Amino acid sequence: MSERSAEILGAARDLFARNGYESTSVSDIAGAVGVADGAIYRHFPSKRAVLYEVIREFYEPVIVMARENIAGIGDVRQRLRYLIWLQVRAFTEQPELCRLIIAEARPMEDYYESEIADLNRRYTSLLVEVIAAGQRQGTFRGDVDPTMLRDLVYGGIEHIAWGAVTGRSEIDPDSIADNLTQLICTGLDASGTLEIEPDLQAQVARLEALVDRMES
Amino acid sequence: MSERSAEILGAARDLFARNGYESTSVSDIAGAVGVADGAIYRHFPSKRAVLYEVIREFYEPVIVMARENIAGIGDVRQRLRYLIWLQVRAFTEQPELCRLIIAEARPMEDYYESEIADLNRRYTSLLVEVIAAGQRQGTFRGDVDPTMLRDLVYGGIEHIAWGAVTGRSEIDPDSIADNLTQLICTGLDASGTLEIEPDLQAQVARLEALVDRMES
Amino acid sequence: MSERSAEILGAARDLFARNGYESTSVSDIAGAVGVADGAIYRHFPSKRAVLYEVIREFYEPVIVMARENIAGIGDVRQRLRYLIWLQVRAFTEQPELCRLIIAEARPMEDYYESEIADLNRRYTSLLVEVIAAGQRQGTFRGDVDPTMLRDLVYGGIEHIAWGAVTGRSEIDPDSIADNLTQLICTGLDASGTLEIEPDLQAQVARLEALVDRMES
Amino acid sequence: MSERSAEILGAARDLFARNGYESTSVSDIAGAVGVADGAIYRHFPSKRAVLYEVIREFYEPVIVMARENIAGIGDVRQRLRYLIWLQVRAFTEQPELCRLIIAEARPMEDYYESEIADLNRRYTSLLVEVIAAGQRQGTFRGDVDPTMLRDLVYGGIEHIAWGAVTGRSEIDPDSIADNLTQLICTGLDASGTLEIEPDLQAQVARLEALVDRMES
DNA sequence: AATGAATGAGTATTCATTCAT
DNA sequence: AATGAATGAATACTCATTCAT
Repeated sequence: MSERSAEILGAARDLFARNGYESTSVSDIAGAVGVADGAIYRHFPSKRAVLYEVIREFYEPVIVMARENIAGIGDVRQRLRYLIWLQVRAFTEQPELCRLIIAEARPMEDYYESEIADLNRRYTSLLVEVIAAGQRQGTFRGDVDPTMLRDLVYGGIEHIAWGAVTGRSEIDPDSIADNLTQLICTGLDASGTLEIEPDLQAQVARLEALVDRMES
Repeated sequence: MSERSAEILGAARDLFARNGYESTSVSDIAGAVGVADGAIYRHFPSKRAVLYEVIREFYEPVIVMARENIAGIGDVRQRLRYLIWLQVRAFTEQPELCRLIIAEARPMEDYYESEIADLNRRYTSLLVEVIAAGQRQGTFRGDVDPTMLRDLVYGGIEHIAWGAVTGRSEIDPDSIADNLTQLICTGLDASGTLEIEPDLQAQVARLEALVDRMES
Repeated sequence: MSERSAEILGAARDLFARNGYESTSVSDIAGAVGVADGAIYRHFPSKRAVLYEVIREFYEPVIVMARENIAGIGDVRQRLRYLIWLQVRAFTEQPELCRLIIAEARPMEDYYESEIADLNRRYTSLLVEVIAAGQRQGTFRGDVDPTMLRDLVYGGIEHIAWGAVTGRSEIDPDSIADNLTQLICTGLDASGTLEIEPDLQAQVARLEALVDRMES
Repeated sequence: MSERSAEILGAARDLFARNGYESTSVSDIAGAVGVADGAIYRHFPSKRAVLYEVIREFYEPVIVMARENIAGIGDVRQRLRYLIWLQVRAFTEQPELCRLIIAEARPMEDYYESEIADLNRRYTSLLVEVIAAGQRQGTFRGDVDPTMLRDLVYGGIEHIAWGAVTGRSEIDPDSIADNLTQLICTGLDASGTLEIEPDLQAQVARLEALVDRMES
């Protein structure tokens, strides 16, 4: 990548983040860099390509970092929490870019055929792999579809964090990650183990007391 | 609402669903109804208002119906499942309108100040209420934030069902609703019940041995 | 056709004739009429359509007139001369429009699928019919392909008159029509009838004079 | 001409022929040759100059060849037929280059001041010379303007062959050349020789009767 | 001879909304 | 209620040509 290409991407990222894709003209970008309009097209084939490259530049290091960091975390539940935390933090640290991706890039007609959709698939597949690994080692239930869980987590985070993206609320990635991981792992039910066991345990306890008395 | 207004909304809904909001011109709508362009503005202040009204017409009966049906369901877990099922079914039955709302209406600048966002809040608050009720009666864990769960569920469903909306896959509302409700309620962990049981089983084994001895 | 449409066509015709199609912008036309740019598109779907309509307006009355006038001419050779004269006169009276058609409209990609090409076919087919009629009545040789003759005549006139169109020379329609009709009808050869006959006639005349003297 | 110049012309000819002048960029030509864009301008002052040189390369050998071949044909009518055949064959053998010249080069503003127009004049003047020679030797009528005949022939061939150039029909140069030469030479009239002869024959008959009487 | 980055002018078209009738 | 003609702003992209290296 030439230095000029990097300049263009930097200017475009700032303008797209501040004003949105539609509201940013190619002339705006060229003007911010200090070159003629046509120069943009020596580096990128279209305005759309500039957008996609801006997003790619944002995505790729995250994927690399996530992959590396996951490898350094032994516990699958901690790996899951890390991926959740990473995504929530993206929304708090780069709300404008997240908004750009979700509200402008994703609704585009050719998005699902684009390189960006592919990046997203690669990124979210990290979580699928973590779940599958957890299932293989018996930590996670085997009857859960990992891709459904992936959609649940990333779709859920999107909604949970959206208030922060649109500036209507503030969120704390650590707290969100803790709560969400807990919820995902142990579920909503107060019953289950805890609900049924008390009864069982109570009965068993009563029987044991009886046994003790009789045996004594 | 006048008959003419209803005609306009019907035509607009069909055109928006088929071609999208941006690709549908006011002239298209007027032409489909058989009136002059200007006539639209006798009934609605703007094209945007027509869109919002189309969405309102779609939303409102769903809210009413959901509220009524929930009242008829006693079990909170079944209520939760119903709301999940209802939302998934919306995506399978009206994918175009769902796409319109998510990909076109929601990214609009004034969406969060609109009547539609309010409708959405009323709709999703049904789930918040169900969760809170479950917590009050002890069925659901009290340490889960109901609004976080609402975002998790609706954001998750959106991602899970998006392939169906964009025509890239097919989904079954019942199956999705079962799996998702189960996952939400009991969580991902294989631990819990199974982890505790070994002790219980040992105790039960002791009791059985005693019973055998007494019966002998 | 509305009055406004006629105004637009008039302005477009003048501008196209003076400056050419490419050098005339839609804004130029709108400005000449005194309306906003967008108003043009209420009357014509595209700039190209305006061009074609300008040409159609020029062509159609000529076809009608030619058809009527031919019906009033009994002699097929005179009919042929009339069509030649008409075409040459078009080049002298409307050189700019002829230039527009030949140098700008005809090289366009979609010309041969356009209504204009069809008009041209209808126009030139008048000459084909005249030739065929002349052949049926024995005035014209039957072994000449009427469509080849049509191409010869109209292609020839185009080249003959082109100097006048580009302002490099002046031509007289009557003189051109006479000479060309004569050439087309009797051909280039001095041989054949005209070449041999003078000699024959001279010999015959000498012999007749001798006969007269002897018989007297 | 340097080897590089020849390469550039070769690539340009192919691209112009295949895609047209406007649709071929200087970059396309440079890319086909394998040099940088700017290199083109070391060899030619402008894109237009490249076009004109491509056409010149096409024209000049034809002129030389035509001039030589004509010299080897004794009969002026055969010379005329040869020039007609040569031109028709150009349209069938090199339709793309003919299209380039007629539909792209000729409508250009500076065409008539260009070297190409001059080449064309030199080329078509061969026919003028043939006609004039035929007139001097009494084979062709002296009252025909040779330049008018030149325009008639070349304009006519252009229209006759245009269907083949645009790929809408096929033509045979020999057949066209025969028919067109015949038409040009003997004209359209069925009259001529046959019309005048009846009188002559009557006169001859009288003379023959006299001779008979005198011989008797 | 060659490079190749930079220039910068130029334009057809759409469409929500208004307003005089 | 309805008409429908008019508005007018707003913008991505191409490419022949130049010139510093």
